[in-house]
Amino acid sequence: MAQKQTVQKGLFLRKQELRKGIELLFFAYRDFTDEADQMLAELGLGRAHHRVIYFVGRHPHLPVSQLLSILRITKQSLSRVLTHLVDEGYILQTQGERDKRQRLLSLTDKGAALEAKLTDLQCRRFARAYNERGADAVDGFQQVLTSLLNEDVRSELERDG
Amino acid sequence: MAQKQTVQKGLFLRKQELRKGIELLFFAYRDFTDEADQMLAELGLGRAHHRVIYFVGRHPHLPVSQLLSILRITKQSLSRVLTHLVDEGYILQTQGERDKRQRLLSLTDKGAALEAKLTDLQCRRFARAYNERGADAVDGFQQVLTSLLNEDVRSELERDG
DNA sequence: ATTATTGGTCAACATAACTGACATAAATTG
DNA sequence: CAATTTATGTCAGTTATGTTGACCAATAAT
Repeated sequence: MAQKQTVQKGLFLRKQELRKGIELLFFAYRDFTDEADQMLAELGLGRAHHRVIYFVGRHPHLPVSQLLSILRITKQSLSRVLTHLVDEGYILQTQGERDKRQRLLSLTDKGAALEAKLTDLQCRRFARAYNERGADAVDGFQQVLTSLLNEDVRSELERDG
Repeated sequence: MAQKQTVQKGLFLRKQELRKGIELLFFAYRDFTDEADQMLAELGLGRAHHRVIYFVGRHPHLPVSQLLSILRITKQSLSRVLTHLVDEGYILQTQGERDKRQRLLSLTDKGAALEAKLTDLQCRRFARAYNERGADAVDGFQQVLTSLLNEDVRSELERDG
């Protein structure tokens, strides 16, 4: 009986601990995205545009199909955002050399400037957090986030670096 | 010159490290929310409903105003979701005792059952990650997420537990 | 030559957010 | 007590971002 109580209390505490993780992730993500969202809003852009700009900046000459699989949205949904970004001169499309069907995406200078501004903003928040907590905490942070990923995503990420 | 190169390389590596954090957070959040989203979709509910159910479950007798400040959305936006949840019997509204203007929110049995099902799903993902990486990593994970929060949110959270 | 892949387009729809204006009841304050 | 503030709700219209489904064109692969 005493044993059972201990176990139940243990389970209760564990549940609280897990809920704490859920909530921290929710609030951290909300605050993390908020600053950039405001900056984007001033330019008439949204978070969807940001994601495109970010990943194209990260992977120059990214084919559309790969961007779609990163973002996990439909091409119709990407289309609206991408067309707008091309029209506004943030993104450049070039024909693939090996495969001429591909449209490879890159940032223009204007796009790169915006990407840098947005990423710097978000990096500053991370830098502050990393500095506050130190290398071991950062390591744990990255490890746990990696373990939260779907298995297939994790192996992809580990493969690419 | 050699010194400057080292510094620049250091800054470059640091930037890569920070970008890694940004991306891990993005992918982890995406995968984390995905399972629950699918379960909700089968019931004709969305992520917005989930957030309401989660926080009402976490804080029984929560007044609408507090829920609004947690979710950071407008009352018009909450209204649609909340009305639906009340109509479908997931959430109960009772009049506040001290302040009769307040409508205090609680889960019905049906709501509590759904909340448990969804939270269990997400807790299992966290439990897997926590077990894989161990207590020190979990500690670092929580520390860094806490430091990613806006200052005011952080002090609020530390006050409430 | 046929089939598969890559990408795009048109149309309709759903969800979840937003703004602005206004209403009601209860609490608080001068 | 009168005036104001607070907590909540509602009506109406808009925007951002996703979805399905159908279809087309160019190119690559078998």
